[in-house]
Amino acid sequence: MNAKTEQKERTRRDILASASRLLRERGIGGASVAEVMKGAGLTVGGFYAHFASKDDLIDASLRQAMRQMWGQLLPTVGLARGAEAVATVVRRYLSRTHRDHPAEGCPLPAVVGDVAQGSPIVREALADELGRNADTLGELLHGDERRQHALALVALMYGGLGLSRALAGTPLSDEILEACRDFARQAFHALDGNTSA
Amino acid sequence: MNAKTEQKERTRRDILASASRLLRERGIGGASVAEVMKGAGLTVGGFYAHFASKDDLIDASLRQAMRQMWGQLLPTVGLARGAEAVATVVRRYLSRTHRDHPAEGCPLPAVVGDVAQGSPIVREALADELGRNADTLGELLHGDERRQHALALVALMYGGLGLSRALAGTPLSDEILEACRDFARQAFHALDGNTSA
DNA sequence: TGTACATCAGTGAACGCGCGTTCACTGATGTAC
DNA sequence: TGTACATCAGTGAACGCGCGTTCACTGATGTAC
Repeated sequence: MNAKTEQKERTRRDILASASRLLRERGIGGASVAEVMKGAGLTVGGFYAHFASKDDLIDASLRQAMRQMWGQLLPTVGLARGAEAVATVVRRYLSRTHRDHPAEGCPLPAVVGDVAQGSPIVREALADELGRNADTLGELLHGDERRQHALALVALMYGGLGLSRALAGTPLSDEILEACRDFARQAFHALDGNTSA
Repeated sequence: MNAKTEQKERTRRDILASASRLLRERGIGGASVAEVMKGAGLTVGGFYAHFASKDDLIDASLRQAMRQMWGQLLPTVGLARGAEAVATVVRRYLSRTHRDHPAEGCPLPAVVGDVAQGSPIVREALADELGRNADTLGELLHGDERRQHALALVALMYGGLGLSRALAGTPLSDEILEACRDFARQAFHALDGNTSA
């Protein structure tokens, strides 16, 4: 049973990787089961040997994409804390590169709108991952309200990236990215002065 | 031709009103032509006597919903400016009431994700309305960077409301609303001190 | 004012399409003796 | 080691469904004389 099981696990990983890309590129609706399987070099029918339903796939691939993204992003601040850490995070998250390459980036812009309508399973997946990331991000900040500030920063970054993607091709797209970056820097700079050493 | 034309205009308004509600409640994908017509007390087939395509309908109803929402919201600040104006706007936009009643609120959370994938016509409609609103909101702020700060504030508000809707039912939903409200107040309070009289 | 014809908003069935899911099948891998 | 059988990942066609759009139709309103 060994080679067979290993092969199956490898295939599951391929399907998840394909779903993770498509999910971020086209959202929950746009990542159809047939397209996801095609991206993994397989055909539709085999899907249900690996996942119970599309919801199950979205649950798993959203969790994976969130961990991948934030797990890569947050360590880039190094030893910096407070406004300095925010400046680093924001420079990467609210970049033209991130806007133009959704498939390797944050799943939030592609997914949040659909989740508001969608299944409780996916909603809970999002809540789990978002809560975890807010805590980790909060640890990089100063003051008593670190977690609240982290949540607001996530909202600002997600909002800015989402809008700049929706407006891609118009002058507003770049303008919003820059405005959000500057605002985050200025705000956290000012907040650092008030709340910590 | 008089009574006939008037009746047609009235019907068009009914369709737009129905679309405007459904668009904000369920997004572009969720506002199907059949459902929109049903909401106006009509049947599917009659739709194309009023609009050239679904894109045409979304274009018109998104513009209407944006103007309605922001045209109502911004005047509520009265004569207040700067941080005080921001506090008022934010109290209304990032409220539980607004989160729980999407049909009468801001179309951004329901629409932005779809627009990133969707047609250029709708993209341009969004850019137009968003640009206009950023200017109007900017007039309520202080300092040289009013327009940039207005854009960032829109991103923060849209992002916060969108996330809190996607997380509705979980504790994070209320937490995010409050965190974004407080952050906006604190940030603009600090910014006012730096940039204006 | 009355009658015959034209217009066109709105109906309801049908179209082709892509979706998530099901299912009979196949063939390579694993087990039993 | 060799042979017969069991398992099950993956195939590809089919399902029912909702979508945007089309179309033949109907009946009330508007125009011409």
